[in-house]
Amino acid sequence: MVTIDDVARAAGVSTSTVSYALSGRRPISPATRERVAAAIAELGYHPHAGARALASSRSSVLALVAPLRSDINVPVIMEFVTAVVTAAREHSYDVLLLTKDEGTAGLQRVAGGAMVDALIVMDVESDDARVPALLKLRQPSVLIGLPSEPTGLTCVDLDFEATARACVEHLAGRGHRRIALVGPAPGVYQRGTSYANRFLTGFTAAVGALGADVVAEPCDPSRAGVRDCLDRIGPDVTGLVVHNEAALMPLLDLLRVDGRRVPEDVSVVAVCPRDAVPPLPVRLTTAEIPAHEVGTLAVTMAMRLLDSPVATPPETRLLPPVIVERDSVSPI
Amino acid sequence: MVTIDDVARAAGVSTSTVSYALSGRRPISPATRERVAAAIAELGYHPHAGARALASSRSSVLALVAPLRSDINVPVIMEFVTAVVTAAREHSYDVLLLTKDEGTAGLQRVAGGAMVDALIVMDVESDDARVPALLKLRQPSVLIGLPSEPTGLTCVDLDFEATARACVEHLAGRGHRRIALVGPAPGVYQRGTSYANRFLTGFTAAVGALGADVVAEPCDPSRAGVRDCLDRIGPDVTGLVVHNEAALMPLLDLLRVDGRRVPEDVSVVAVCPRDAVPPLPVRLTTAEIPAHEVGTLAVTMAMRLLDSPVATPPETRLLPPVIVERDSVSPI
DNA sequence: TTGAAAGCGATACCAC
DNA sequence: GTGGTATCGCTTTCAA
Repeated sequence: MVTIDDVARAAGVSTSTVSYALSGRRPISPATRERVAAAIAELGYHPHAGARALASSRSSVLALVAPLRSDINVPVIMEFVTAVVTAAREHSYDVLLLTKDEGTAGLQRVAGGAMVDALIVMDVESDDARVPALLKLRQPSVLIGLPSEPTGLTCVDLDFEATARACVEHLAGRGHRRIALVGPAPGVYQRGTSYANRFLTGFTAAVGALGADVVAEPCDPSRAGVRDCLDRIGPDVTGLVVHNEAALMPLLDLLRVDGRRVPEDVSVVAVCPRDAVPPLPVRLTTAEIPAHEVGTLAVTMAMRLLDSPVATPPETRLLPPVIVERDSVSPI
Repeated sequence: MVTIDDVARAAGVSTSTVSYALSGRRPISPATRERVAAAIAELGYHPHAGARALASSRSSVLALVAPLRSDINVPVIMEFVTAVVTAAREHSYDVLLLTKDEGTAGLQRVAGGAMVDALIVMDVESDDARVPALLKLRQPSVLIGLPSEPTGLTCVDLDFEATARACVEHLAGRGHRRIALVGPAPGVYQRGTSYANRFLTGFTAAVGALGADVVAEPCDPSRAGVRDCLDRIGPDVTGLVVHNEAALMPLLDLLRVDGRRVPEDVSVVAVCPRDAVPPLPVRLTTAEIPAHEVGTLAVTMAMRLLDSPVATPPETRLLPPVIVERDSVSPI
């Protein structure tokens, strides 16, 4: 292996000079800088990450905890992951991928072993066992999601409550009064998944403000599950808010089978990321899930926590909803 | 930070004893082992990963290079990633996630810096620029896919050529003679993506063996793209092999619109992983993409390369096709 | 079965 | 603007 000493020798300088030439943490004369750069290129030198981490107590690695096997939206997860990895690389960080399955132990392992400088945690539940564990770590963390007790933690997410409200108001503004929510799979609620509950809260409040009955049903995304969900909702709604991407396809198909046209008989607003709108016959009006923005922002916030010489005050950022009007909503 | 010396002191033994108690690389008396374990638990000791990597020249990290933004099947990628991360953890390895975008430079960075002990590379192209780079690394690598020149590299994948043959034979065995391939998006072929070409090769050979005309069209998975693809294929095929999961939904819908029933008028075999079969009205007969097995196997092979004291001969494993019969194929 | 001590390859402090 | 070197926390050889 080529070491920093090899480079120093080849360039005719000391190891510290090579180190400083690399980090830029002290001035180096152009001539020296150039000789060092040449030696590095010639020898194909790559600093040893472990040695660097040991000496500097910084690993330049971010942990990303993702729900890798679950009933929640796969494309959305991929978009988060992509955004985080890409943004991290722009800050010269690498990403260590952990599964949610590892739970608290995984966080402690990678943080305790100083493998990572900061953690980004997706799919946070309202009352998440990992939250107290994160607060005890030496490394800062950023949550994608919003636990019920976020004190002391930095969080970022779409404002799902406002998003639900925006969906309802979009329909209400076009005359709809009988509006139902087709929610995520039952398991998502049972786990206390933060975003599902926040969406439901916003939906309930918005429909209540309209003085209408609140109809909200979880929905298993199988064809049978969607059939069942539609039956529970009943035949007389005119507006459907669908917070379940996987259910969209069977849902639209079953509406067709039932002879209910979209948007003539039923208007539909779907919650899903721009890039994952299913290629259905009707172009869906959606509330966007800005997964890319959220992921990028999570990295930015993590970098701020790492940069700040003193403790940065924890902050929660909820992105405002964006409704993209397409063809699945019509006035009543 | 709690160090190994703290643990040694607390347990009243030497640091080397703690190290060996941890690694099990030399016999330790039960009494000592216990005192060490107690001290570790009490102090909450986690070995410093960087220090360990520096001293042992092993990082216990695997690099996984995934195509994070692409036109290829997102659920399949997720299934690979999940399988790799899960299998890696079972061998006490962590996973560093790289994007394909980083190309050769990314490989050299993480390998040169000794961040990882081995690399697993997904989405290999037939003539992949990364292949020569991988051969030059000190760390072993496993490809998921099959480059045209795999000499010296360990590869694992579904046998796409045999899979295409199996699809065609499945249809031919039920009397179909006019069989067409709905392939991946044009870009996938243009990139020279290995699996797409191998599938096409197998398809062409199998249809040729039947003495029938070979009809194979790439397919953009938008609704318009699928429409276009169907038009190019023409109206008189009775069997469709669909190697494009995203296109399935619009495809089935357009067939319905055209009044062509599945499977009465057209039989369909789809290539897709078991867990990602779309919830369509017709339960699709599929050729499985065993993403989980392939991912797990990739890790196993990487471990074998790491374990073997001498160079293990490179090996290519192609998993045999499995057709799962459901309701989208009927005899003619 | 255990201990002492020499590295591993960087960083960053202290000098000049 | 540059050099020397103690130090980071662990593994592993050598010795007992």
